[in-house]
Amino acid sequence: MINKTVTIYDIAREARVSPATVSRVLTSSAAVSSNKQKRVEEIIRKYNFQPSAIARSLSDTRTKTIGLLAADIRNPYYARLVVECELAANDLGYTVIVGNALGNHGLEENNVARMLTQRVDALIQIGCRVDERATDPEYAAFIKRICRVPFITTGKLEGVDCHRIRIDDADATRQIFDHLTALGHENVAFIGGQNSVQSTYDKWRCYIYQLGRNNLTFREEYVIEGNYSVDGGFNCMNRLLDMNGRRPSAVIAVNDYAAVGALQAAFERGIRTPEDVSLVSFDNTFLSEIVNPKLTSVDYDYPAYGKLLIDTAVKAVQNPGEPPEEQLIKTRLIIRQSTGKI
Amino acid sequence: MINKTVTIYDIAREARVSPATVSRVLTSSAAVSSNKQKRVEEIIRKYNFQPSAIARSLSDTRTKTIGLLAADIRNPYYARLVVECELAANDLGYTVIVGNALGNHGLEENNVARMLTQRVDALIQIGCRVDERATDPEYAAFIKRICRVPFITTGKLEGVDCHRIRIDDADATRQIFDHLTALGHENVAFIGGQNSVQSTYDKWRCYIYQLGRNNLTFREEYVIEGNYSVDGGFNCMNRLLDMNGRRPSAVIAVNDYAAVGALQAAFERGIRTPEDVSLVSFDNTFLSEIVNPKLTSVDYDYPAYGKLLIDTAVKAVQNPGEPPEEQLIKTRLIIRQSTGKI
DNA sequence: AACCGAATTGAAACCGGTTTCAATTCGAGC
DNA sequence: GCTCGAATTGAAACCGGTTTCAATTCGGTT
Repeated sequence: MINKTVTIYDIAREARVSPATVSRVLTSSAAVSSNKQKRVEEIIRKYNFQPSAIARSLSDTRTKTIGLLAADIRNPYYARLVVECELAANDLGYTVIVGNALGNHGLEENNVARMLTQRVDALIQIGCRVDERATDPEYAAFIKRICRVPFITTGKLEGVDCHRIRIDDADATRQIFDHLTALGHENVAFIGGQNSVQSTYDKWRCYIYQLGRNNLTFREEYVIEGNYSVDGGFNCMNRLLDMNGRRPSAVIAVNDYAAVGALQAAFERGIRTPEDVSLVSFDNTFLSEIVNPKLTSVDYDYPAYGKLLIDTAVKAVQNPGEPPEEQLIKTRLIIRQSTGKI
Repeated sequence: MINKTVTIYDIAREARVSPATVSRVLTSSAAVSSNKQKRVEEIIRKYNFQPSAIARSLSDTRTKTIGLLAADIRNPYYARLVVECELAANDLGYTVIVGNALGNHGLEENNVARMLTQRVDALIQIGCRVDERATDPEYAAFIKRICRVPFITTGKLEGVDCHRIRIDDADATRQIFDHLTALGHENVAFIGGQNSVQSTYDKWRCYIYQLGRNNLTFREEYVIEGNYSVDGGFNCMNRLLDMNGRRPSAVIAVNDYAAVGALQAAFERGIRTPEDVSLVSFDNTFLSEIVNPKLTSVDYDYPAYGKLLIDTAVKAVQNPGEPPEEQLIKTRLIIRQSTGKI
């Protein structure tokens, strides 16, 4: 704990070889005669020598490190995705450095700057400001100015040269409506969020499209703007349930958080789910399974999602020439207890 | 995105000063004449120059980085604690590198080795194998052998020279029993986990102690070994509810996950909470508030908890001589709907 | 104008690896 | 035993910062 760290030079001296040879043993980058190889390996074991990734990165200019900036890992959606990214990265010999934006613009920019300072090979941003639709030109300029590494995002981030990975909201919404109409629902409401958020906007747009495709009436008052939180969902649902005559028979919530709040609101008013009102959500986090009734929710195949994010980042690092792509994540509606016949 | 990264030498050349002077401007480590200062700052801004933390760390041998290995951030308890640690570290100018052990010994050891390779200044481990009571001597030896930086843990980790930060389970359990006995409960069960886990063992021990202190009978069959998961809590609760004649009137669950499962089990059998059985849990994650009924749960003041972990790590880095301490986290029982009069 | 101590400044060494390149050693073939 | 190409090896440069130390410049005194 207090002893000086062992370096490649210490190993070299004791093994009576040059530092270069020790390096070759460490990286298997070139052949070394078997007796020297053995001698070096033995000394390495003897001292539990761990080569400094710092020194290594300095000469490589590759750090084998990927920055991953999430909105907030306390949200199970991000927690799950982050873990999948970590596993996918480890498989490829990469390390992820995680940061949280926490809805704080200053913190978010600091995190980006910090990761670039740490010389990450690529930067992935999920949620956060990149997901804002009418991209703040200042932010886009900031990213463009500061970010000299491949940039992968789940958002749109107009005006920046980046790889985009998005969820197939159109198909998800189609599945939701197929399910709801099969159950006889005609009055479907939508608890959204700010339409400035790309994924929310997409869901909202698809919601309207599906209303049309199914010949259902679009009602302005059925679209409620929430804020992705449990409380937000609670308040939105209350507003929907206040419409005594014209109450929706089914509600789509933008994420599990909002759905959980909606569920509470219905329960507190003595309105049963799904008998009186059906509820569908996005994200399919474990929250869907712990509330009562369990939520029908859109699942994303998180392992594939995480892997795609990391694979895209690593590929971009390895082939710097390639133009950025946009890719879609498949979705699947998991039907549970919160949806039923009208 | 493709251009060569700007270095301190580029700045120096263009500002017609030496690299040393640029460094002094960057670190404010020494006075620089105001005209050169201005010139350098201007060039830095012009190129959005971001000094390499890698190069800096190499000469400092301080990385201003703390490794934080958690059991699994998908568990809201860890997610919340990790975020608090991140905030506390940022306040002190430190960065945390997060890793998940995921109950996988190999992954856990790799993470430790990786963090040391990255030359973290200190290593914090929450959950994971350090929390095992009968410390695996092999693991203790591994840590001792490999870890040359201050080590902070929430566990016991016998035989290793480390800082220990633990939750005041004794006081938490006292609060629980004060609450339950005031409500008239005499038959209190405990859904635990493996007693090889230190915190679980502590809770179990305190549970028995409090039974004695309150003159309640200890019943072997009231102590059920779970596995900290929702399913585990579900199964344990079912076993408790199978005891028709001697059913407990109150159940203490080792964490929110288990409590959520227990709640489901009771619900599915038509047993009401809290009218038929009261339920208390540990951790007070947001899960406590989204289930129905809302859970009475032990809260930990997470910001203080995270801050203490980080402060201890930073202090240990700055004063390497000091002997490791053991510190306690205060607890507070948050009373909600899941507990009631018998 | 000369002098002195203090404030600035830059050259060079260092942190701990990797990699290039030239020198050395090796082994096969004659 | 000698020659030649291939395989090993080590010296030295490099990655991009910080820091030490000696040299230079500066401002105030006499």
